[in-house]
Amino acid sequence: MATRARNRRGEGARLRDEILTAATRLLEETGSEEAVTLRAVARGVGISAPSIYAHFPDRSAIVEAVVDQAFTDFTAAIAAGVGTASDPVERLRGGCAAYLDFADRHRNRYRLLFERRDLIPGRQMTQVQRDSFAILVDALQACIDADRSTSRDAFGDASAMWTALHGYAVLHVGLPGFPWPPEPDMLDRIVYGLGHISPR
Amino acid sequence: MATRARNRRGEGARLRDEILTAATRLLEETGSEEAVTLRAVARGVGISAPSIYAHFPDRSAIVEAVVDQAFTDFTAAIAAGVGTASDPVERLRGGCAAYLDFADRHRNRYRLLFERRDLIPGRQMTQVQRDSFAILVDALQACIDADRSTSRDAFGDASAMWTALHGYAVLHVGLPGFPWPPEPDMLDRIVYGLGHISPR
DNA sequence: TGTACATCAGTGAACGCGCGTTCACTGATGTAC
DNA sequence: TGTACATCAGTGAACGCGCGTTCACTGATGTAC
Repeated sequence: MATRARNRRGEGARLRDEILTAATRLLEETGSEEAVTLRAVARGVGISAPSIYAHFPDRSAIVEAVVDQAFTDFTAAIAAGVGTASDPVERLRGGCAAYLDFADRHRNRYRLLFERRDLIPGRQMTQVQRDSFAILVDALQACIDADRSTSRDAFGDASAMWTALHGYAVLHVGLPGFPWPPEPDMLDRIVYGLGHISPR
Repeated sequence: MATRARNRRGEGARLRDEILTAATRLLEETGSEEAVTLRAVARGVGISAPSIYAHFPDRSAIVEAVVDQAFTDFTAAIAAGVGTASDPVERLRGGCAAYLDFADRHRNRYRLLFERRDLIPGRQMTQVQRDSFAILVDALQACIDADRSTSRDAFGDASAMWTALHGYAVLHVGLPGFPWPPEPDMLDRIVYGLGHISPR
């Protein structure tokens, strides 16, 4: 293998980023956590496999780091979607739209967040999962406070919205052949219907 | 390896069933399609790995057969849940309850149905996916016909119900640590809310 | 009823592969004197 | 300024493993005569 230009002294950490980038791309392209092998990542970066051990203790640590990054990105995207509009309904809808948009544009990274098998055996939500959900609850609560929602249970209704968003995100991406209604339709059903938004 | 009692002449097909059973159990227990290796299946049955080739052309054919069986079971469960009650709302609710129940009791088989990676690249719904969805649409249409639902779009609203059911099923199973509302609550939100069921 | 033989359900050894991880190493970069 | 040396980013060969698949085979079961 042609030796790549080596990082200079003190810049070894740069390789860490390159490894993470390659791992993320691998995951985004294959959609398979299993595809993120040490050797595949190393090939992606253009280094030899053992070089990775200077930056990650083992294979699973790479995947873990990718997941962490994905969650940070996801939460940031939703927060950005909520935005700063004065209309609380607009903020709620913006957050939900951003949710669906992230899932659509980073489909495999999104699936990684909520469909990891490791999550299955009774694990608690991660902090960042809680964070992104809290944004949704707060946005709905703001609607209630502004008399724009008749919901009497912000947490419960936000849970319903969340599960609907998740289901739609996953199925919409996974089954493009299904005759889905045109785009904002499902979003509106979820936001207005499950959020109990009252007409102006 | 101790040789197992061999099937008699003409009963070779029995081994096919044993292979499928072992593969299904493997999948249900690990939740990972990748865990269904030829050799693991063979170990599960108690035969040597090459014996499988008499019944399946290759590894992927085993997984394919498991998926087919899972879909048949799933559709049958929903049909049974819809039942034969005279009240159309009861039938709709029964179908949705059966959906969630199947996902809960056969969590990994359920995930296999809708989360297979192979499904992702633009694939159409399978016939059996269509079948199970049609049951839901019909049940909602029956509610509309009986003036029990104000829905003006059985297909669209059934789609919304379906995505919500899926989202809840997956997240409920995957995140048992989340403070989900007590049991029939979410089901009712989905059925009555998204199905636009009118109070009696 | 006895016996030679075809059938067929299954075996065991072997192959090449990609994997995670270990090990001893190399050679450019920077530093102390 | 020159030179010896420490540091450290990264390499290449090797390990043992489980995998899918192939191959030539075995030996009990059933059948033809």
